[in-house]
Amino acid sequence: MNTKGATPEQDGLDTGGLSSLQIEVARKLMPIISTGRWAVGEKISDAALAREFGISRTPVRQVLQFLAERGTVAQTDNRGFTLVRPPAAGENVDEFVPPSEVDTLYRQIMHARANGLIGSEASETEILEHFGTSRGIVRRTLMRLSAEGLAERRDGHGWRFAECLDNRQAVNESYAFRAIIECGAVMEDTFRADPEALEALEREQTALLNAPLVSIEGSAWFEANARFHETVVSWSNNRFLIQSIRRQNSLRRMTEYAEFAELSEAGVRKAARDHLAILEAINADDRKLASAILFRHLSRSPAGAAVTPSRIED
Amino acid sequence: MNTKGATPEQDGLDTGGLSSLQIEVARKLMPIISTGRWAVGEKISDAALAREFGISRTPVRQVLQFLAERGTVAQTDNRGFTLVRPPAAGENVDEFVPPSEVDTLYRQIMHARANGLIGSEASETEILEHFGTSRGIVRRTLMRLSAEGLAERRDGHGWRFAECLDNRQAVNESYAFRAIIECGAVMEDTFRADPEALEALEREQTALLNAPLVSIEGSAWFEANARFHETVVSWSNNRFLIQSIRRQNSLRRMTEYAEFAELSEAGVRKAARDHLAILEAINADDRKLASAILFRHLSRSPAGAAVTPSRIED
DNA sequence: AAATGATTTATATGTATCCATAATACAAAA
DNA sequence: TTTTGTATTATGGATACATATAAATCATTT
Repeated sequence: MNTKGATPEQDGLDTGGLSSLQIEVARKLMPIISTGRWAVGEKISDAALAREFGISRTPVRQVLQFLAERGTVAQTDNRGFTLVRPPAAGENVDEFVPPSEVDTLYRQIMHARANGLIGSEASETEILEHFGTSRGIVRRTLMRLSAEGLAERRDGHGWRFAECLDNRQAVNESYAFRAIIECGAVMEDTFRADPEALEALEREQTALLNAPLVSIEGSAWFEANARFHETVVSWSNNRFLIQSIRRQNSLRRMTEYAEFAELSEAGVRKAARDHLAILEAINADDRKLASAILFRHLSRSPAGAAVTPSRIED
Repeated sequence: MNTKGATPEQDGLDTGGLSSLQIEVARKLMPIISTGRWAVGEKISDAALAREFGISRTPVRQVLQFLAERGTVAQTDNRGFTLVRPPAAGENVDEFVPPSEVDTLYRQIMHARANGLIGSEASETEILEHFGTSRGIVRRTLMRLSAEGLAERRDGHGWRFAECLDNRQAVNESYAFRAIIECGAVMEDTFRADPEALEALEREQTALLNAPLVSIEGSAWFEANARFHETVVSWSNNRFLIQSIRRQNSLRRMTEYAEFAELSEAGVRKAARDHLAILEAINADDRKLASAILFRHLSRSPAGAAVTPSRIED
């Protein structure tokens, strides 16, 4: 029934009979519905979605049929799908459409790595036994990690995981690298800021600046941060710069899985202010200033999502 | 007989019964022998080599036994291996130890891509049939390409290949990226040139400057070029900068497989002169100058291995 | 004691088959 | 003509077993 995942019964997760691609589609689609792209009663075109996701209509239609069963959309004969009831704002996506087994193992491995529960090298069987999953899942998860540069096959047997950003040296190098990439990106001749995206970033950072600290979730903060840097670099229109920043973000996301990333009031506010100043400079097309602020922003110790000094001093 | 490769008979290549790891070891070991690490008659420790390569003694011993059959080394009872006859300088490694099937397919795919024989998207089966190889080989080759960022799985079915550096846009971005990375590397606080490596580079580049053009093989030129840039960046002591340049080099190696990379007399000489000037500046610790020359070196159109204009104008 | 050689263990690949499902083509309706 | 629904094709994931071989262990020699 399931091509890519094991059968739902194996681990107790009810995937609702959705394949992993379908799960992916569902989890991409739900937020789009929540955002209100379609009014209630409006038609949802499967073909358009398929085109948007770069896949065929088949999996899209299957997901829409799944949502039809749950009452979110309705399918009328020869008239396609229409929106019935957008998901409630607080509705938990994970419960509605559980993450795929690969997703789950991916998070588990990152978490274990970041907390030193598994070493820098491991065999497939080791992982398989440690997390109690199937060989195929392990294989595909490792392939994904490897595609993101977080793991690589060793000669002979086993896998080697990327170093975590878990020591001062690596963190310093990461910041130095990002400073070079991002300042370089801003100063590129081909740099063109997208006004809409810029405004969206400004809104997001302003919100972070003003929101009470307790209401800011660590992961939301991290993602906003990552989005800021990735978006700014994306304006350079240089695929290699963008790729580099993505890679850095995924490395940093791994560190994020370690519980010790604590938000500090001062750090968060300072970072948000920096970000807004950078955006302002970009908006005024003062790229030298933008680059200078960026450089200072990245030259100092991890802003906001600071790594606990005790863990980093080694 | 062969774990990782298909049987030798399938493609006519005589792998001599070596597994792919063994092939890899053999191809790494031969140059070391040629370099003269061991004198004739000297003992070659399998354990030491295994440690050096990060694998177990088993595959190393198998390669040494293979070399014993060919008369390069000798195995004496309870006394291990000794060097008998270093391979002749002109001896072709590819003939002695043929590249693994993954290597071969890797090159074939790159070549086909660079020449537009296969499109930017392809299914495994398509590749499998096109090159007449087995599914496993295709799989592992694609995984390798994907680890290097040259291909990625599409959602649904099939693979998407990274754009080759076969259009003006991508080439420009690559050069801009390298300029940022390399200039940034040279200006880093942690930059420390290794005198020995510097001298080796100087020797190599001087040789390229003076050798008659006809005697310079394209791939040798490319590798020397790649080595120069990678070594200089490695002095930054920043793992991420180094990783980026490695990635660029492997991407550029792909373009290299296109037949249209022609050496031009002026280009080769100019590049070698630039390289020497950069090394000189680094040696004098004038990093600003080094960075400036590097920037100019990378700002111009592809030096040396120039892409034919007719192919790039699109 | 250290290195070598042989043996055992365990890891992961090769191969083949099966089949879910993604892609595609086609028919029907709007 | 475009969109929707259905049928067909075929890709590639899952699985299992056999096997090669890398790693680990142990015995032997120097």
